Parts: sequence; C-alpha cells; structure tokens
Amino acid sequence: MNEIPSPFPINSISFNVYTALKKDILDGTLGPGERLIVLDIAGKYQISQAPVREALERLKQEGLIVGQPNKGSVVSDITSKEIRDIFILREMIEGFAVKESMPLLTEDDFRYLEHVLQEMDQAVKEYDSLKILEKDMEFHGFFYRKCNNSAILELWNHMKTKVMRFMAISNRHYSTKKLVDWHKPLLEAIKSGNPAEAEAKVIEHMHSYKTIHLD
Amino acid sequence: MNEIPSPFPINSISFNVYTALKKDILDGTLGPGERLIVLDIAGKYQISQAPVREALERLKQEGLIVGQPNKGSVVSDITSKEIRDIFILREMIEGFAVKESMPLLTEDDFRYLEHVLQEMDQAVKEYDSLKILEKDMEFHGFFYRKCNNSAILELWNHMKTKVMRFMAISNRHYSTKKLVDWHKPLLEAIKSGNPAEAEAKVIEHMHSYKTIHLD
DNA sequence: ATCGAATAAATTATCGATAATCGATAATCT
DNA sequence: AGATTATCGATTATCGATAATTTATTCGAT
Repeated sequence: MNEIPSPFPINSISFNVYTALKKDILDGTLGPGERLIVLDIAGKYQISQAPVREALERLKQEGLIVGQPNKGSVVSDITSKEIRDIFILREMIEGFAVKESMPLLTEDDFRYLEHVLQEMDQAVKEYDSLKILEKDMEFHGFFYRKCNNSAILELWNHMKTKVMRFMAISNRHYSTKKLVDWHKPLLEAIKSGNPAEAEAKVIEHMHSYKTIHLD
Repeated sequence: MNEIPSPFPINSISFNVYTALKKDILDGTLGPGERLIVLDIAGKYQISQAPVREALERLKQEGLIVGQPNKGSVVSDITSKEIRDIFILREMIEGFAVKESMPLLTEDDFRYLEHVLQEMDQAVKEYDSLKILEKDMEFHGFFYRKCNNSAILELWNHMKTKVMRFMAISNRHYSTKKLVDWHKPLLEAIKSGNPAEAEAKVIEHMHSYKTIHLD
C-alpha cells in the first residue's frame, strides 16, 4: 500500500514550483534566512497561492525551510554541527548497510559502482564539485538502497538532502583528488567479499569525510 | 533559527483538523486503507478545503497517510517488516545514545528515569497498554534527547511515531510484566557508569523487543 | 454476455478574493 | 517622558467556486 514515496503530483503546478524552489535552495540561490512570501512566489510563477502553499509545506517537511504560525517561512539554516552529527550517525550504520548488501551484489552491480567512480573521477578532472557530490551520494546511496531496510533507506534520503545542502551553502569545493583514491580501495574491499574488512574501510572512510567536510 | 519544530498554527482550523484526524488514525477509528476525502472532511467539520489539505499534507509528512497524485489520500499501512527494520536500526544507535548521555546524567536524571519506570510498573498493573507504551517511549527517548546529536534525535522522533502506530493497529497489548524487569537492570547498568556494560544491556534489550513485538 | 468507447459522477487541483493575524508605528493617556 | 492602545501595511489563513483529472456507468457493437 505504501509504494509511493513521492506523494506529489508530478507535472502539477505545485510540483513544479516545489522543484523550482528546492533547486534554488539547494544551489544556494536562496540562502539561509531568506523569506519565502507566498504572494511573491505566486506572482513570480504566475500562479495562485494554493500550489505555493503546498510546495512550502513540502519543503518544510524536508527541513529545507522553517516556518512559524502566521509568520511565513524562511530558508532554514544548517550548521556544521548538524553535519558532524550526521557523519557520526553514518559511521554507525553505513557499515551495516554495506555488509548487508554484499551477499546480494552481482557483477552488474560492481560494474555500475565502478562506472560511478569513473564519472566521479571525470568530475574531479573537470572541477565540477556539484557533479562530484552527486556521484559520491550515488555511490553511498547504492548500499542504503540494497541493504533491504526501509528505515535505513528513509534515513539516508533525509541525511543526503542535508549534506548536499550544506555543501552548497558552505563554499567548500569538494573537489579533491583524494576522494576517488578513497573510494577505490573501499570498493575493492567490498568486492573481496570480506564483510569485516569492508566494514572497517567504511568506518575509516566516514572518518576521513568528517575531516574533509568539517575541519 | 531552526527552533520551531512544529511549523503549524496552533489554534488554527488546520491545526484542529490535523489533530482530530491524527487522533482518529492513532486510535484506530480510521484504519489502514481508509480513504480521506477532502470535501467529506471539510463538510464534517464545516470548514473549507484549504485547511483540510494542509492537515492532510502534514499527516503525509508524518507517514500516517499516503497519497498519490490526483487520487487523494488513504491511511497508511505499517508492516511488521518496517518495525523490524526500525529495531535493527535502534540496535545500532541506541547504545551510542546511552553511552554519550551517561557522562551528562545527574542525580535528578536518575530520579526521573526511576519515576518513569515506576509509572510503567503502575501501568502494567492497570493493564493500560497505551500508557505502558508511552512510558517505554519516554524512557528510551530520554537518551536520544540527551546524547547531543540532532540527527539521532530527529531519527528517534520518526521511529517513535511508527512504532506507536504499529502498536495501536496490531492488537498486541504490550502489557508484559517482563517489560519492567527488563528496564530495571538496564537502568542499573547505566547508573553504574560502565559504558561497555550499559551498551551491552541496551543491545540485549533491543533484541528482546524484537521478540516481544514481532514474533 | 463482453468489450470498449462515450458519458457522467466523484474527487482533486487550482484559482482569485476575503478574513484574520502580525509587526511596526502613530496616537492617546497618565 | 513612558507606557498603553489604536491604526496601518504586509502577509498568512481561510473561503467558495471553477478547472482538470480520475473513476464509475452507460450503451452500442460484436
């Protein structure tokens, strides 16, 4: 019954404005603290208030904006403390996600993961930090999807949004050659089929992230 | 900036209808699969569609209902698989939450936790399964709040809603004398100040839950 | 009888307007 | 002056109606 994770009318006005606002928030066009005024947005896109409200409600849900009763909405802030908290959490569960996924992985999966790393490599060469970030998320998200735990997958989607947002806001450029160097041995450990080794590598990996992202 | 967790006008029509619907869902008046038709609800409470839509959007956010584009909303189902997934996740993080909290706990905190257990004991004697459940959540939630990790606290609030809903739907009555017997040694281990021992007890505790809740 | 197209009914999505609320400033009182 | 109340502009919350979409029903052709 619960198959629909996006309870949002695709190709509807509300979905379009939601998408547009989300993009603006994620790429930093709308910075933290910026006010979102229903009538202004409705005017900008030449639509009525209803779909704007619906879009804002959705963004609230995702934590991208915060609102107070009768006082409208502002783009939410996100602190490095929150990101550190997320990486602490990831350190606890991502090893599990990888371990659980491992027995299920096929040759196709490995090819796919290698492909993602190739694209990441390419993005590094192009200094395209958004693309690097996306490929990084894709690589890690893969295991969260595969590990067959709905609670963990849901959690990942939440965390992912916040991390992406933080990277967009902070002007860290996330384009280090090291990033690819980190993922290759991790993938090798996973391919080797040794769960303990893979888990250790994941935890090490998370630790490195905390440094690159936050310190 | 992000202090407002409830972006909802209290004392507004939308808040009232949201509360009413939530109550109906949580106490089972509206069972899984039941359709929620905007105009019907608006008619029932003699209000217009807008606040109903807003309330539904909020319930969607909490996972209590699911909706498909242009097809309205139905009360969501929740499976024992989802609950099992949650306890697997809790097994990974609740030990951490307890360990992190331990150095911060005061005598007042211990007294409070003991008080909660007393109330749980009382609830067991009264066969009041809702109250038992609430006290259980309060006990465990305490550490999620104390552990100083926003991501983990947020996650807890999410998980809590689902577990409570599952217990409300399933006719398991959650009133076992064992429950209190489990918490007492857990609290003792925490009071003892030995993190490793406390963590072990937490994991054991989670394991027992999986049995009592699901098998 | 069964199928599918056409139509009707039900429901959601969107609209534009009105009412309620907020924050700031001006006016009034002590 | 200092504090309290009234007013104003801006914005949100709510409304009732219309448009768009989905679901149910009818009806003719096979």
